[in-house]
Order: sequence, then structure tokens, then C-alpha cells
Amino acid sequence: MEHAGRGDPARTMALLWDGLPAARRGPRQRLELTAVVDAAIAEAGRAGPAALSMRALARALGIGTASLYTYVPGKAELLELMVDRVAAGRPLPDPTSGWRAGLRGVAEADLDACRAHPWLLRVSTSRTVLGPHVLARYEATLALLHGRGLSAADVVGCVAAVESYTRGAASAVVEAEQAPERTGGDDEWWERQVPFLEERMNGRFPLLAELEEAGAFGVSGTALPYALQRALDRFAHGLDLVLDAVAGRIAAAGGPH
Amino acid sequence: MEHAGRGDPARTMALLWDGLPAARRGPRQRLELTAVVDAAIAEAGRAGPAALSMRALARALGIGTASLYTYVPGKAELLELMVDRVAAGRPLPDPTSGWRAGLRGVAEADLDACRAHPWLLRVSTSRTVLGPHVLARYEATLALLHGRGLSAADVVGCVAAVESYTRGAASAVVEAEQAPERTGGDDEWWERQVPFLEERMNGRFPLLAELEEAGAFGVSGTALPYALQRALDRFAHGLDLVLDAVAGRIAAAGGPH
DNA sequence: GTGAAACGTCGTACGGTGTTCGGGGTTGCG
DNA sequence: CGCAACCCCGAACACCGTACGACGTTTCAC
Repeated sequence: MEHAGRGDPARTMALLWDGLPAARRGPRQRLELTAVVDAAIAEAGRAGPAALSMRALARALGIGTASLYTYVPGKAELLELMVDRVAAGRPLPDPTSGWRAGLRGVAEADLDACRAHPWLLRVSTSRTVLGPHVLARYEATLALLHGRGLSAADVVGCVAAVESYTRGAASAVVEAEQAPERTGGDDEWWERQVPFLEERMNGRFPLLAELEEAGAFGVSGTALPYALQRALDRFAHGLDLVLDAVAGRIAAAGGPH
Repeated sequence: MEHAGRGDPARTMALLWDGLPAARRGPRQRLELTAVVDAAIAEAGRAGPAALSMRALARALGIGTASLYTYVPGKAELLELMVDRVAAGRPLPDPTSGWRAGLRGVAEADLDACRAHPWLLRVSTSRTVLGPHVLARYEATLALLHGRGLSAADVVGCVAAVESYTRGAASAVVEAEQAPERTGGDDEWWERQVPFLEERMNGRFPLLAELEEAGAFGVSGTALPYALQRALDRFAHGLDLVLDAVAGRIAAAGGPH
């Protein structure tokens, strides 16, 4: 349903790299492929990640539902096109300001993209969307770590680790961000849980209680809802941790830092 | 749809901690709540993560679809119960063999659980499922890092970072594992992509080509499909990286390692 | 210039989803 | 013993992604 990479790879690759084939016979298509993809992105953003119904998309474009399938083989392929298009919108990392700032920038840009387009987290990662913009970003990210003494496998491995961390932490952020929309109240949910929780876990989890007492679950500000601010704090904290680990590998390899 | 935490928190918490309320009037329910949850887990595992339809679950249990709603307010709450039940099946980390082995064990147990129950990755993380078994696992995981000189915030932050990494890397593994089931062939997909890819990216991504030449995309074995083995290799490599970072924090804090 | 093949369009239909409603049957308290 | 409370469930609602086939348009080959 929400998975990509399902259809004919040849057709998908052709759409990603070349767009719609020029038709020879018959009436011209009323729309450009980019218009379909852009409208899909807008529609998915508006409707939340329950996401994008082909009917609603067709309505927004002013065409019949079935006509969508002349532009795109199916929803899976459309999602792949959307992923590559979003990747096109993010800036490439700047190699002049150092690998650490660059890698942090990539992770933060990915987080921003996931917050703006929550459906990104629902499409496949293993069968990477092999579109031109996705690959260009990957190439530029690898370049940040290239030539610092790391082995080729380590370069790829470190980038993959940062990406995995980003994906996991970003999904926590996105879920925190969307949660209030589902139940209404901002922190209301937590507050309503508290009495039940305290009653049940009364004394059964001493370490949790101790850490809570020590402020381990506090957040850095109150402007945002608690759950969101906590997820953002954790994203930053964990990203530093992962980048420290990469720094350790580079230092061990003896390359320029 | 696949999100948890939607219904009445009181009802959900009561189900998680106390099970079904004892009925006073009317016929007894034919099933136990645990039977419903276990059947749901089995059904979701069998049907893949497209996952669990209330109709199919009711059929497997030999009851009408609507009857399910007398046990559980909705699908979201059922998913929460399933999460807590799966957590109950995983062993708690062993504190005697050191924090590193313990934390690795938690991450690997989480990976195993995600591979066995792919729908785990589709339920919310931010609004944690506050069930007894989930909390017990969290408490035991925090205990691995407690008393090693880290601040309370660092203990929580490091555990959160490992969890985020695990979630991201595990979703790559699970997607690699499920991908073949969707298109049939094991590595067939990659092989079919190659000719298109080489044609399009011809010379546009020199670093990618160089790293590929250097074997950066090789895998540690050929027994498993390529994409899955690569995801597993990356999981292990990145986990070491993250654990190194935690070790660095512990060393900097001067606590017992 | 004309016929026919190829193509875009889209109303309709199919099989699926989660959930609600209302009535009928069963149980157990007072 | 009566009646209120409860479980059960067939049917229906409002959606979803996608396939089919009729219809109108366009363009190429002759």
C-alpha cells in the first residue's frame, strides 16, 4: 500500500530520469508529470500522512481518478517520484565548512523534510529510490567523509549509521508532532495518563522514579508541546553522540579531521 | 489508522494493566483478552504488515467482526496491547555481563522482534505504549547505564539514541527482508535495475563509482539475499559505532566502564 | 485526403478496509 | 421470577486502490 518499488523497474526508472515519454498518437495529456507530483506532495501534506488518496489527488487536479493512471503506473511509483522531488528541494551539504557541520546539516535537513512531509517515513529505505536527486545527495554526503583516512566501507558505513539514526529519531519527532492533532489537546494526553500511571507503577520502577526526580525527563523549553520538545532535544543529543563516534573513527584512522 | 494512542487513555491503561473488567450482568465473553491479542499477533505475522484486518482476526477467532469491539475499543488500542505483549516475550537484559553487551543485546532483541513482527515499526514511539512489560524493559535498559558516572539526562539520552538508531536500522532490515516477497525474485530486482542505472548515472557520480570499485558496497556473505545481508551488516557496524560513542561518554565521565 | 490505429479520458464496478447501529439472545442480580 | 445489563453479530456506511471498457481525439501511413 504505502510501499515503493513494486512496479516495473524499467518504467519507474524512466519516469524518474526522463519523465513522461513523448506520445505519438492520440490527444496530448492535459497535465505535466511535475504538476501531478507537486499536487500529490501538496495533497499529502494537507491531508496528513494517512495520506494521499488517488481520488482526492485527481479531484485537486481536476481530472478523473482513472486518468491518474495514465501518468503513473500506481501509487507506489508516484511515491517514489515524490521522494525524489522532495530530495531536489533540499540543499546539498556544503563541503567547505567541515565534515561535522556538513553531516549535521544533512541530518537536520532530513529531519526538516520529514517534518514537512511525514509520508517520507512511510516509504521504503532498503530499495532506495534511485532517482537523480536522491543519488546526488548521497554522493555529496559521502564526499564529506571521503579522503579522511577512512576505508571505503567505513565511509559508507558511517553515512548509513547517521541516516539510520536520523530516520529513527526523526520518526519520533514526527510522531510527537502529529500526536496532538489526533487527540486534540497538546500536553493534555500526558496529563491524563499521569494519574493512571502513578497508581499502577507505584514503586515497581524505582530507577525510572529516581531519574525522573533527577530531571532526566525535563526539556529545554516550554514554547513547544512537551513531547515534541523532548523528541527534538533527544534528536540533537543523539546526533551529537553519533557524530562523536564518527569523529572517533576519523581520529583512529589518522586522517585530517 | 495504524497509529496508537487514539482512544480513551483510561480505557487503554486499564486494558494494559488489568485486562478486561469483570462483567456483572449478561453472558460471559467467550474469549480471553490474551487469546484475542495472541491471535492478532499471529494473524499480523502471517498476513505480513499490510497487516491485520479486524475481519480476518475475527474469522480466525471464530467470532463475528463486530464482537471484537466488545473486547477492544478499536484497532489502535489492540496494537498497543500487541506491543506490550511482544515486549513481554523478549528477555530482559542481563546486567552481569556489562553495559555494552547488555545494550547490544537489547538492540539485537529489538531487531529480532521487529523482524518477527514487522508491524511493530508502524506503531507510535513518541506516545510510548505505557504497558507493564514495555516499562520493565525500559527500566532494565536504563539500569545498564546507571551508576557509571553519567548524568541522569545522559543515561536517558544514550538509551534514547540507541533506541532511535535501532529503530532506523531495523526498519531498513525489515524492508530488505520484505522486499523480495513483494516482487518475487530475491536479488532479481537489483539485477534488473543495474542496466538502467549504469546508463543514467554514467559518469555523474564519480565518488559512488570509486567507492563501489573499492568494495564499499560488498557484503559479508552470500547465504542471504544481498539487500538483506547488507542491511544486517550495516546494522551491526552502526551499532558498534553508537556503542563506541556511549563508551566515550562513560570514559569522559570517569565512571566504571 | 482519408482511414484506421493508438492513445487519453473517465464512469463504473470490484473487493477490500475500520467502525457503527440495532435487534436478538443470554445471563445474573435483586 | 423479572428485568436490566450485557454479549453477539448481520448489515450498512464511507472510504480506499485499481481494472475494465466505451468513447472521443489525434496523428501517422498510405
